[in-house]
Amino acid sequence: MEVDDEIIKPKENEQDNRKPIVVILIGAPGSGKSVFCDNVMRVSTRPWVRVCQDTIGNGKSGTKAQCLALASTSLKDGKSIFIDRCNLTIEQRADFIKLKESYQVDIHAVVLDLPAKLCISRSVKRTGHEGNLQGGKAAAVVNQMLRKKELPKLNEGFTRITFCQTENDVQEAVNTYGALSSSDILPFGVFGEKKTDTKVQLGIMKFLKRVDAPSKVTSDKTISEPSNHHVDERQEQSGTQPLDGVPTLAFPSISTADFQFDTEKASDIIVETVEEFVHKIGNGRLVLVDISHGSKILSLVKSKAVVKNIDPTKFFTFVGDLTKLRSGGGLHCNVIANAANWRLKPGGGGVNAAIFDAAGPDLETATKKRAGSLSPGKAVTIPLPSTSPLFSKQGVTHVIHVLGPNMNPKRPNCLNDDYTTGCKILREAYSSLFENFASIVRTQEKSSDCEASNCDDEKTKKLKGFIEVNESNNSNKDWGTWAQVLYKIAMHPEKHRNGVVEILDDVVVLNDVYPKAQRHILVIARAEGLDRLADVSRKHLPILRTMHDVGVKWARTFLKENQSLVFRLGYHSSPSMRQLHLHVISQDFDSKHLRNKKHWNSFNSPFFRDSVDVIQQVSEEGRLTLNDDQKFMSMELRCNRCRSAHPNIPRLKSHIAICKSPFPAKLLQNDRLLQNAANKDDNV
DNA sequence: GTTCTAGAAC
DNA sequence: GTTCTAGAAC
Repeated sequence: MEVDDEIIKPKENEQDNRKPIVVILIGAPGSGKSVFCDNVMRVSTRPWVRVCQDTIGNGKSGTKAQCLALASTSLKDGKSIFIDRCNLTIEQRADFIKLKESYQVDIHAVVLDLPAKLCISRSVKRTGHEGNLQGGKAAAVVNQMLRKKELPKLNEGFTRITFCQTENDVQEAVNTYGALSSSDILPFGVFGEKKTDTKVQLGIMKFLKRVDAPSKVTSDKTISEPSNHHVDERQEQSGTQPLDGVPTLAFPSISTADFQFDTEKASDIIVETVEEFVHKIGNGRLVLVDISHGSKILSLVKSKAVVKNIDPTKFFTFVGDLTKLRSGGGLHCNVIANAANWRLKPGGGGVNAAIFDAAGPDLETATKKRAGSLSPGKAVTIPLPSTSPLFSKQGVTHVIHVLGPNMNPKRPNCLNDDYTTGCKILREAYSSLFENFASIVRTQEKSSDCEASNCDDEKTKKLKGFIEVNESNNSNKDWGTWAQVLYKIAMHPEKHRNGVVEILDDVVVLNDVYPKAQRHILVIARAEGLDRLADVSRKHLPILRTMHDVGVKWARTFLKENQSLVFRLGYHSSPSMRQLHLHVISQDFDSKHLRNKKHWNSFNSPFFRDSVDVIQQVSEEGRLTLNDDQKFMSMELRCNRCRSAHPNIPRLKSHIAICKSPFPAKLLQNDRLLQNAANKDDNV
């Protein structure tokens, strides 16, 4: 990490532009966070403020809220800040990352991921530490904290992440930040050991399960070299499922080769369309593939994806041959896209020729059966017969032909530089491609749900999931009968009087059959096709507001009956029951029906989306970000008031029955909680 | 021995 | 979503 190469110096006329940054330090006690800050601040010409939770209360330890307040005032003054607290979990970091929106600043992470032993020995030896973590107890605390460690990812909102595993790494990071003047900025991305260009590769490495920690990322080459084939061996043994069982679409850049589409414009369209679809492909992933190392389109897309914070495990770029991804690159993609010609015929060179070649006559026959031609902007899915070498050797089960716009005057239907039409068609092409892929993913999910009961043979099971494509994506088939109850009530509330407390034109209000708290009702939308948050777009704002208002009205009614209740309104990010429903739930969680971790975490983790935040995000961004929600279900059990952790549900329940701590600051903001005024004072 | 979780079945 | 239950954790 050569410092001089790294820093981006501003242009002459920007010299005065101060660009404050927020650097969130991440590390256990004893990892050297405070020393890091001191060392940077000692040499830096940039104004820094160290926000240290251990000392913020007049030299004594303080609260996260105090840290946030100091962070805000410092940023307002144009000062850069270090957030000097452990910040080991996503949740602990989240509020500081939000400073990004409020102050338009870059958020960096510096991870002091030093050996636990070292942290412990430093903590144990420490006598005058500001956090007062001394003696033998330190070992237990450090171990406990490290167990909960969640390494940061760009999609949390970081613009730059630096991992340090050794003291040398730490010194390099000190040098980098120490040399940063007020107006310098550092490149975005993830920076691991020695090399700087690991941001996308990290995604790949994780995908391939090659690394747990970034320490092993030492090459800045994309994984296509023969030296990186370890994964393949494991793959060969495990049959035709993609690694992790994760459906993956590999696709070439459409129209930028033979059709001569402008790469700059094309890269924008790719990244924008990916951004839109990455939430609609379930657990699937998208990989842009190009055969050449110096590919311009790949590097453009790579950097734009980083800027847009697209989850690098859901989308990344890959250098390799589309027809040899598994055998030649160790990357198993069960679906590949073909940049087809309008006749859907082999030949013509490029990707099209290569794919038809590699797939053998089976693909041509299967294609013919399905379609005779293709219009620009359209895509068609061809299930690949298992006799095709692409299937047997590469594990490809579907080829999606897609046709993009043509800007090459020597090819049919040239658009003569009409980029208005061209961009529109290219966008359609990618949308159609990703939609086809999403449909395959849905089908696979469905068949893996139902296959177990009627099929014993392991291999046949796997093939079944991949081969049988059901083009229809009728959503109600995705839900079991038990999951349709709310939908039925919403459509015919008069037939289900049990539990229904109010029927309006747009919503039905229902007492939850298995309430998880003293008061727990559901406000169900009556709109058809609005199954869950994933279906919500800007056009649903009126119904979201109606649901919220009705929820608030009921909460107020309950508050009149019982002054001590506190209500929270929100949605489950991926609910078990069909039909969008708003939970209005009192925060006592005093209920015999609250029995397991999932119950608790579905109301007390980021899985629970506050109604106010849902409305805000949809009105600002037109849709919601929903990814990787299930991980919250297995989170440790923490008190919703004091955030203390508990080993199991019974212990948690006995704690929450007596905990009188105020609610966390975040919940007290923005009307996320509804309570009587008298209560409010106690809870602040 | 009892308590608790987690996965399958519905 | 719940119920049931094997077996892990205590």
